[in-house]
Amino acid sequence: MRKPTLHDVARAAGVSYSTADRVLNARGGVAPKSADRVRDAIATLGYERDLHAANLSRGRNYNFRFLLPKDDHSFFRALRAAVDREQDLRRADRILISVTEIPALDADALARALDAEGSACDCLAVVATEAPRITAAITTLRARGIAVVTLVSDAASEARAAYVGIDNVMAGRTAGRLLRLAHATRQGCILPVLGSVSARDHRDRLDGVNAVAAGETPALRVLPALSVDDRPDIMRARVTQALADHPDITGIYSIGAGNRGLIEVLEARQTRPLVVMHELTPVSRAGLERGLVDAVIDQKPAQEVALAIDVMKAIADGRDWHDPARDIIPTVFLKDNLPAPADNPQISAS
Amino acid sequence: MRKPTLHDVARAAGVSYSTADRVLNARGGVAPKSADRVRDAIATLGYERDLHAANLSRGRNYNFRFLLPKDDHSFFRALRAAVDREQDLRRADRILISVTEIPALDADALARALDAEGSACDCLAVVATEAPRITAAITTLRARGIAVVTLVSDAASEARAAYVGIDNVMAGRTAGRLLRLAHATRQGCILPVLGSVSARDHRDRLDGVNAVAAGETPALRVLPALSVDDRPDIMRARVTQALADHPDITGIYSIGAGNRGLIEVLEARQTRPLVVMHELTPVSRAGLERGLVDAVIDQKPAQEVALAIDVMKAIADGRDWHDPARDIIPTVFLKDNLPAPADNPQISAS
DNA sequence: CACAAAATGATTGACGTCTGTCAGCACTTT
DNA sequence: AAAGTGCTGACAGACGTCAATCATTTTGTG
Repeated sequence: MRKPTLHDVARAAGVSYSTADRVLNARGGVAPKSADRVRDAIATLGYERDLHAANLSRGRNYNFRFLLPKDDHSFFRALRAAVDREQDLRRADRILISVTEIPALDADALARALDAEGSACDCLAVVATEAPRITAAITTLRARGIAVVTLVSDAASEARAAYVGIDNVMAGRTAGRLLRLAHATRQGCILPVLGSVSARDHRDRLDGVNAVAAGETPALRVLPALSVDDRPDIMRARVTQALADHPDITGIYSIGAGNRGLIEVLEARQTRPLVVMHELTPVSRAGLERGLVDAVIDQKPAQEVALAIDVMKAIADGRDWHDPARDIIPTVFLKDNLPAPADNPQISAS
Repeated sequence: MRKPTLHDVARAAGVSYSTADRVLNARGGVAPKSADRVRDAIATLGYERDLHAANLSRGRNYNFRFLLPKDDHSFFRALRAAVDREQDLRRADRILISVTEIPALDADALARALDAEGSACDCLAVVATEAPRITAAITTLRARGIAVVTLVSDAASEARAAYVGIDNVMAGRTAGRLLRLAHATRQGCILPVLGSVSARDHRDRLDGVNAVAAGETPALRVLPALSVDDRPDIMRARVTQALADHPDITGIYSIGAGNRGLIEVLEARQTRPLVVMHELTPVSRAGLERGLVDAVIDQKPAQEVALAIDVMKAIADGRDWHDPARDIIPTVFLKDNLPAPADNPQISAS
């Protein structure tokens, strides 16, 4: 009835505990036929090593490091907060999480940080980009036995062990679908607003919205994308200008940050186009609540961080893990399905 | 640097390990001033007992039981599958999960099952209803030291320890918001379809959709709800009839099950109203993919089960846990943000 | 058959905690 | 002074595994 122990395995295999241990931990010096008998016994008994006991014995800790962009955007603040929270929650599981901040949008700095990784950590989580330097640095780390998980933004997929983040084409398509839904019986004209032209994520989202909005019939007209550098002031100026130039705009898809500027434009108007933006932040949340924004597409950074840690632990334990992609889906927030505000504390046990 | 052990605490407090242990585990027989010194030492050192070592030593297992409705609906099958999956995943953490199937929609049977609970399990998860018998049974269990977590459907909130499930009014409001979004510039007429009139969940969803669709201006007209007993055949007949009676129907909100019948009606028509339904099942998924359904509101049963187990473990450990409500939000699935199909296997470690 | 090499068994002391027993001490109470 | 009470410390044996040592047996080779 009880879970079998390695002693049980040894007994079943007709060898000593030492031998079973040598096989289990691949210490070598075991005759092939003994090794087979041990492996058979493991299989027939359904033995699984007790990881907690093993870690206790080894005095093992899991050292995971997050390399996060040092940036003042709400999204990265939320990401950082999520990591900090997990830091506390996972300590009891011997998981020690450290955070290194990297200048945002600086592939060189990130590559340098990756190269500088000592052997102090078992697994890295990185907000990556597809720059070749970064791919190279990740490959080097893999060769040294340190797995790298990409978070939010992917690197070349050959190098990293897993990607925990949304599919940005999917996110863009979702925005397009919402805009299309809202144009059920009418023509429309969509203004996409990029944060930065160079970011892969933003281009993917733009491709996605184009595929759905313009690629299906009846077509919505999609204007050339504005680019606002993720800055509210530029957002305000450019969007104001665009709305003046194109009075027929019926929808705005804000792909990046700087939405505070967009909200300011919207609240100054009597009528407004449909508005879809990204990331549930205090600003976008208020926009939804006040009826200035129709939908927010969010990637649930807290859940991403939690899942990333789960994957990192599985990697460190040499276990299989299941593809994170299925659980990380662009989430649609409307005015009516907003989660409770984040500030509420713990509920104590009864 | 190392995490302090109880030995460290004892040394810091100037008492023996035994005394520190007596304080930590409240065994009594310790002078108040010694106890205080131990507690001080725990606080200043930031000692946290190593739960894994403790459980190893005690030979402790967590016995959790799920009381699930025995029903052939896709949703409950998905719920059951999620529990089965967690059963494997959590075994390594000494969490043993058992499932008892209860005849669906039978409050008496559920109450009897609750009353019959021995002391073999540490915590129960139940798909409950608000029937007084059930509340009473849960209260009795609580008195016996067995906490009950409600799943998917709540009981009276005084009795249970936590509820892991969506807010169904929120779900209905979300459906209403989607329908409203799709009626941006036009009048409309919404047909709500109930699974059963008596289910609290369904009434809540109806209230929600009414509040948003009819309660805001400009109003959508909401027809009296059909009721189809969660059965595809009845769904098909009643919806066909309703569409004939009301040619001006522009939206259908299917609140319960039986959506296979609805899909059949839809695919027989050239033009169709907007359609919002609940729960991502093979049927609703196919409906989205084929463009017959506009949106599916899902409660992510797998995530609910995982979260329920997390809460049960926290309860069993006497830890605090954070309110599950924030993480369990009605999720909007459109054609473009569907997760990968469920059948894919594990991805192996590299 | 001798002998080295290889394989195996036996044992030990961790890891951090739990649980139990036993003895000793300083006090009171008789 | 004897007996009792309350508190404390010391110790030991688990739990399942790791990691190391040392002794012993079994092999294979010439």
